[in-house]
Parts: sequence; C-alpha cells; structure tokens
Amino acid sequence: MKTFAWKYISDQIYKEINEGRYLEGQKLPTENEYSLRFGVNRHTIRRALNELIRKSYIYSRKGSGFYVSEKKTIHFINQRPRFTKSLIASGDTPLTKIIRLEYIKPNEEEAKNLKIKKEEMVIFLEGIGYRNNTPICIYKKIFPSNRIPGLMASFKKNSSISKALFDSGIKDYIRSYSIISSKLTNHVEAFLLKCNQGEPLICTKNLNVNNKKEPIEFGYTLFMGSRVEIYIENN
Amino acid sequence: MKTFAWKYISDQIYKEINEGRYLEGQKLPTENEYSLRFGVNRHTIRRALNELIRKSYIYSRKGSGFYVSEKKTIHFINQRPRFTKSLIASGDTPLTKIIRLEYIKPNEEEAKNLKIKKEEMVIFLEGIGYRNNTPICIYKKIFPSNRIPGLMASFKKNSSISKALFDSGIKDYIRSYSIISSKLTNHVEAFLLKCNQGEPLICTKNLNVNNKKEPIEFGYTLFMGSRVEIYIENN
DNA sequence: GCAAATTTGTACGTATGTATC
DNA sequence: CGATACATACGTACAAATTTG
Repeated sequence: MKTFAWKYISDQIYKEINEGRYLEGQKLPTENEYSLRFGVNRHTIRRALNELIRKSYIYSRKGSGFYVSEKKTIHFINQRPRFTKSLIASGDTPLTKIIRLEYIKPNEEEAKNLKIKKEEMVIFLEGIGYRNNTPICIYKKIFPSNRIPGLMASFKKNSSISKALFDSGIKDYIRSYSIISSKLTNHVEAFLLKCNQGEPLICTKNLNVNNKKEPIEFGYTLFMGSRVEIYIENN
Repeated sequence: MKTFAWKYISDQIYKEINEGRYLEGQKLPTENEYSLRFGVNRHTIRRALNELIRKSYIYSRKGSGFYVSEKKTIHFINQRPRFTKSLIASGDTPLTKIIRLEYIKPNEEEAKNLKIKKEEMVIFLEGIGYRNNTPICIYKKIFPSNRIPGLMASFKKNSSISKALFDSGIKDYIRSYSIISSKLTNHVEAFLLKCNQGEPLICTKNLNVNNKKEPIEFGYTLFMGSRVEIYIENN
C-alpha cells in the first residue's frame, strides 16, 4: 500500500512528539515552517496536523499555533463512587465547579430511573470536573429532592456533593449500574471542556441507590477520551 | 458566532439523515450533486461530509460513494462475562471469527496480571466479533495454558471460547476488573473492523479469574464506538 | 473480461477572513 | 496598529477504486 504525503508527515510529526521532543502544551512549528521542511503545500501540512488533532495528540489555537496535548488521568467506577476519590487516587488536586443548580422537571428516563412521577420536581446539578486546572469531564446529576429533604439547602452550603448528601442523611450509597458509550464533542461541550469540537468522549450514565435500594441520584458524565481512562472494579 | 458553509451543510445533511430520509446503509447523493445543490465547491462539500464521517453518522467508499451508518448494539460488562450472551441479549445472531491462535510469550503486563513468570508460554487468541455480518469488535485474549491443561486442543475442537474453557475444566469464572479507555482506529484496526481509519474505539482491558481467584484470562477488546454501547451492571 | 465513465482521495495553488501576538 | 498564523473557500489536476456498458 502506497503511503501518502500527509500520512507520512503526520506519522513523522507524531513520532517526534512521542520521542518527547516537545513538552506537554508546547508550541509546534507553524504550518509554513513544516511546509518548507517537508517541501509540500501548506494544505498538505494541514491535512497531516488535522489527523493528529483527531487523534488528540495535539490541538490548535486559531491565530496562535499548534500545541502538544496533555496526558490521561484515571477514573474509577465501582460500588462506592466518589469523583473526588478518583482524582485523589490518580494523585492530583481534586476540583469541581458547579455551573448549574436548580429545580426542574425530569425527563422520562430520569423519572423512570429515580422511580418518581414525572410531574415531581427534581434537583438538577451540572458541573465540570478538573485536574490541574484542566477540565476533564462534564457531569449532570438529578436528585429526587422529595426523597432527600434539605438537599438543596445542603448543596448551597457545601462545595462537595458527597458531603452535601451526607449532611442530608445519605450516609452511604452504591452504584446500581453504569452504561458507557462514546461520541464526539459538540461545540458547547468543546467550550466547557476547553477542547476542539469533535474530540472523542466517553459517556457514562448511571444510577446510585441508598442502602434501602431507593434511587437517590441519576447522572450523566462526559469524560474527555484524551484525558481520562475508566477503571471498573468488581470487588 | 458566524456559521460557515461547511458547518451549515454538514448540519443540514445530518438533519436529513436523522429525519429518516435515508435507510441505514443507503447511498447518499454524490459530492457533485451536493455541490450543485448547495452552490459551493466540491471541497466544501467534502469538508461537510468529513465532519459526518468523524461523527460516524456516515462512511465513504472510494470510487463508490457516501453511505449512512448503522445503529449501535449493547455489550454487557458484569461478573459473568460472555460475549455471545451479550449479542443474544441485543437480539442478534452471535458470531465470532478467530484470526490467530498460537503459543507466545506474554508481555510484562500480561504476565503480571496472570500471575505467571514472563518466560512461561501462554495461549494467545485473537478474533473478531460480529453482529449481522458486521464486525463490531476485535478481541485479544491471553490464557495461562499451564494452569488450564488441554486448553489449546480444546480451542481447536470448539468454536466457542467459553465452551472450550468449560471442556478444559473452567466451569465458571468471574470478571475481576475492567479498564475502559478510548482511542481512534489505526489502519490495521480499520481494516479488520471494515471501517475508516480514525473512527473512535472503546477500548477495554480485563481480567477473569476462576472460583479459586486464580487468573485464567487476560484480555483486550476494541469495540467500535459507533456500533456498540457498554452496559455495566453491579448486581 | 475489458474499457469507459463515475466517484472519491490526494495534492497543488490562490485569495480572503479572523484571531492572536 | 501591523505582522503573523490558523481557518475557510474558491479553483485545477490527476490518482485510484468502483461501477457500468
């Protein structure tokens, strides 16, 4: 099989990144510089660099340049889920920013999973998880507030979600199930995750239940495929 | 924010696919036809169509045309893993093709997981999983043959992996852990999965142990993100 | 089975827009 | 503000795979 110019150049540049010739976040040569070096048209270089963006080895900033991407962290999925713990386990500073907190009506799937009537209002919480000030996931969580009195007040007092739950009487909970799929970022997600549109995401959907097996949280998380790995433990 | 021609066209074509105007696998209009219809250059159409390929809504065949992609199946990850069972659960005909079966030396990670010396030979098995004659995953499995006498012979006799294990005395086994990550297909994987290079994959790595908690299988699976969803049950 | 026509893929070139420095 | 650098979009040409006659 013939290898094409753009493919060869893409592999070549990747090799140089992989050899550690550029630090994470470091700027790569410009399109024109590569164009001169490889003796091809600028568009052929663009094709090559675009391939590396798709594989999320690099990213671009319009008017600025192309830069080397950062490495992955590990997220754990197990019976006792705690986002913060995951990040501690991977040796980084935990951080979460809540970007939305309000009462809304659940959709059909959410109501069904939480075992409530779809007219019953729920607490909707959306936030972004970080590692080293880099966003690595977007999460949305739905709580059946009628089942957990005082939860909204507790959220407003506590910065930590599991602490807020604890204060509202949820001393323990376990994960009932998770569903994992994949898709590419749309432009809103790309904005929140500070990445390019079209990057691969690992999507999880899950249900947590209390010790009486009553659903207490239904959630979605979008992890950046390029920054996260998911670990599933069965005891 | 200004929306560009290629973006608008990409969204428009996607909308038409999503409205069900084309069947799964159906051929779309050619680049030239779209070019005429939208009044833009062929390359602008290519940009738009490429976006839909990246999102795996469509795929292309050189010299032939662009086609609408097929829907997803569900794969279950739980304590009692059986690939075949997953496919039955999703209502399709199970099928697996073994493309490699031999004795080799394990790498460090494999030896460590299987709790054997890295000089000890293992059985390496590689295959492709199908649904309706469409490949949906590539799997590689490593078995500590010293711990499972007669396994190689059994593989050669049986078409089913779990049946082969059963015949070799592994009446039951459970999944110890799974790790999930994501990446894009390289050209070998794209060839095996009959898809375009650069499609997103859900990558799993896992360890199965027998009822004495001895490792009996370490495996990797690459699921096509566009054709599979993964369901994790915790009882 | 072969040749021609069709269709996608690669590669060059030019021009202009737009964000960053 | 001007210079730089990435992004979009036009155009041409030819290569390579598939389909059609």
